[in-house]
Amino acid sequence: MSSKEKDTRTRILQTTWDLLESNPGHSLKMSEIAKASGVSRQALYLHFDSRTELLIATTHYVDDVKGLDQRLEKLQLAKSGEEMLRTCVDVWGNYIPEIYSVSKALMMSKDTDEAAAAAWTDIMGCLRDVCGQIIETVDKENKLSSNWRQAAATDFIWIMISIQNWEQLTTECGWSQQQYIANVTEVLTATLLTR
Amino acid sequence: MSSKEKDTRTRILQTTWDLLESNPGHSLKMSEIAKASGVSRQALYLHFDSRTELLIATTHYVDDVKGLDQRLEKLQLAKSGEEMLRTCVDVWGNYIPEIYSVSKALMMSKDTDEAAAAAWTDIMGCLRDVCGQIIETVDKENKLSSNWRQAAATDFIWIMISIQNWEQLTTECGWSQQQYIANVTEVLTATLLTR
DNA sequence: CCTTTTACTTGACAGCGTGTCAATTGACAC
DNA sequence: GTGTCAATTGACACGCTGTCAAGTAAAAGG
Repeated sequence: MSSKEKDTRTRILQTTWDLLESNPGHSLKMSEIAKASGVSRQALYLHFDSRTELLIATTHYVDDVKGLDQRLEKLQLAKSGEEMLRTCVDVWGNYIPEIYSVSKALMMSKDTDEAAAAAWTDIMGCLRDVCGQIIETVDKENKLSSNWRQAAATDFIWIMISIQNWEQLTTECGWSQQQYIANVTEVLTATLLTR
Repeated sequence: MSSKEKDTRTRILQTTWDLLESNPGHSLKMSEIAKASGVSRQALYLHFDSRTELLIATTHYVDDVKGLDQRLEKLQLAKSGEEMLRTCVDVWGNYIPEIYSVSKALMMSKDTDEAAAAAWTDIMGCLRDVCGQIIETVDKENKLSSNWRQAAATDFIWIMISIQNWEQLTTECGWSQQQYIANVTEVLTATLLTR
């Protein structure tokens, strides 16, 4: 069976995750991952084509374990566009710190690695779709501020809840998680919704 | 005299700038800069300690040539906090595309290079001071929305006009420069100012 | 005019990280 | 017992940064 193979692969993914978590923003080397996984450096290439592939796989592994899709289902229960928006900021905004270290690794690679860039665009595209859905709902209720078109409003939410902005606001500006959620929610509702 | 020295140094800076401009986001190698400058790769190290130092020097060179300080003086002429805010978005927002390629190079280095990170923090710190000054003026006029404290409002302007957000909005969301300026101004005034 | 200094060149090399290759081992399956 | 498969070991190429030593050519200065 390939259960042994699966085991090793999963162990590598989990180890990679652990290492990223324990040292976020550090550019993790293949040799470190190998050592911590109890496997030779070369063996990593038996499971993953490249460092980038491993990072992408780790990202998906984390999303799987954390159950992002499941969390986002909450949005469908919302009874209004505004509630959807608030829920989105809450769910996603509180999800970010849980995945930050792994996402950061991918972010750091995307500037120099095309595959990483593609994966990143793909993941962020999903989030953008969620934003679009919210704005559509808001617009259907005629609650979208007259200053905004759907597309631009979607972009604006997307930007506001981007991981980069979360990073800057929490680490460089020192915002607490509560402040972050509260302020971002405030900005988005005050700007996009009619009152 | 060291006029020859200055010449070469400046030529390298100008060449680096040109190369970054002609291929933004590309991780420029020392060998490419040397070749384009008509100088040996090793000679670069006679003028700059490291690749990062060269990038930092190029950034300052560009700021000097473009005269950012001069442009920001316009803010002092503003007759109200709101006007200051609008002028700031206009001046800085239209400055970004002119320096983007060089800034991008530094941004790309700051994740792995401590010196680059420090330089970046320093530069962005100056911008943050400008934001703080604006908010202070707004607050003095009692025009700061009751939802916001000075510090958080400063952070919010700072984030909104960050180069990363400009990059994402214009390249990934396809906003034109006009749209960018208009929307960012709208967001900031609608959110932070009392009406 | 000769000497010294200065800017720069050439070529070689170390270090580090990624990715590749060939030969080998050890276990489990049939 | 033979074949298959995961993994190991050791070696190596490549690309990029940064360093070192020796040499050159031209300007500066007595």
